[in-house]
Amino acid sequence: MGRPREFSDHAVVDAAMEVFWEKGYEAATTQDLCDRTGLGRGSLYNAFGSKHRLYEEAIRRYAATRADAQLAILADPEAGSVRERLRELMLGVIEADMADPGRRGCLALNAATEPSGRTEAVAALVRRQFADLEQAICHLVTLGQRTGELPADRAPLQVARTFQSAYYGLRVLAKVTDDRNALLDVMEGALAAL
Amino acid sequence: MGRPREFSDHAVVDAAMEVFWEKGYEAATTQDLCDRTGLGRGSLYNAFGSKHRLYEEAIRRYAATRADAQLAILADPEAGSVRERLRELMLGVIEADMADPGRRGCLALNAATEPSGRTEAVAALVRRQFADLEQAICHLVTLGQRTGELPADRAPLQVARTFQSAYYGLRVLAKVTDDRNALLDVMEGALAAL
DNA sequence: CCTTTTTTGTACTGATCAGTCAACTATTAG
DNA sequence: CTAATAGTTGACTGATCAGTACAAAAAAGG
Repeated sequence: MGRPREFSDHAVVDAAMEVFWEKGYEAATTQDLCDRTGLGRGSLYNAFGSKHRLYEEAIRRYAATRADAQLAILADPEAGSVRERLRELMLGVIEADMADPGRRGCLALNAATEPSGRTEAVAALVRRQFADLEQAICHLVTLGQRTGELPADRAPLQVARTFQSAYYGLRVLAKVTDDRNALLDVMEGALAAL
Repeated sequence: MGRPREFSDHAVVDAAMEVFWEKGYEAATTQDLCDRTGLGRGSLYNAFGSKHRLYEEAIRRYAATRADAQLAILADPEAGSVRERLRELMLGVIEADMADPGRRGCLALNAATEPSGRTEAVAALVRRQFADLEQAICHLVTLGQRTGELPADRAPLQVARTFQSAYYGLRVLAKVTDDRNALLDVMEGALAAL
């Protein structure tokens, strides 16, 4: 009982996620968060406690929406062969990153990199996202090796981890370069290395 | 003429570099910079103009010291075969990153990622460092292919770019993980993919 | 209706921010 | 020596920071 909230938690966290995604943790001000969520300070703090707790929620929300959508493509047999799915993963981020003038990149990667907001809680959230992607790629590599689509001469986990690293490196490069060919080279090279 | 400076520019920029490296651009305060450099606010601003200009100098300094040292190893024939040198590159950062409790990682990568200080000037400095590393790796791959140490069935630039991406991905992963084996897997996989 | 509970909006807090400024100091030129 | 130039110092600026206090408002139970 009591007065009901006038907002949807999801919508507010989505809006906060956008702010942190654009500006990073430290540079995002509580005023920015109020403006974008449409909430007053009182409501924001009543609901989320602190800027950092809202940051954690934003990272969770990123995992539950953007990151999970990528995992779904990787896990979907209708998305094509193993190579096709991994190509789709990289091609998707190349196009998305290049199309974004703000060069926001990947929120989890940003959170991993920014020293300021990186508490153990945040690091754990990021670690989980990294582990989920590693697992999804590893599962795909294992599948590919079993069906004969990929050579089976190396440990799937090692192959997956290297591919994942190339993926994150790709997103780092996309932060500062406009050279699509360079990013496509990374993709082609990573696929050729499977 | 006039009163001489009481400090060495290199030493001051080195100290500032440490601050930005530890905290990132936004979270580093001018007070931090004064404390670590030993300079008063007036001297700092007289010599460097603004926090952001000092940031640019710090990134240049990083390139001239840390990054160049890595390039030197890659370019040094006495450092071993192509594979050995590339292994040394990755092994070195794995050990360095794991040994650093602050998980500072690579300053250029941090600067690429942090939205806050990423002006076009900073992006250009980072781009140059990325390009220098790409070139050094590409040169090595070309060499390896010529001597027969590496298979010559793929374009050296593509191979180099993919390796470079795995390298930066490695540094991202090292920000949040303590799993040395995961990082070593990335390295072994990247070397196996050459 | 009144009480209880929760949310909301806003004014406010002390701290801290990047940057400035003027007085002072050290140096060289003449 | 004096004048000119450049560096240093620390107090100061107005703005902005994350977070709080509190009263008004909106709901439910009685």
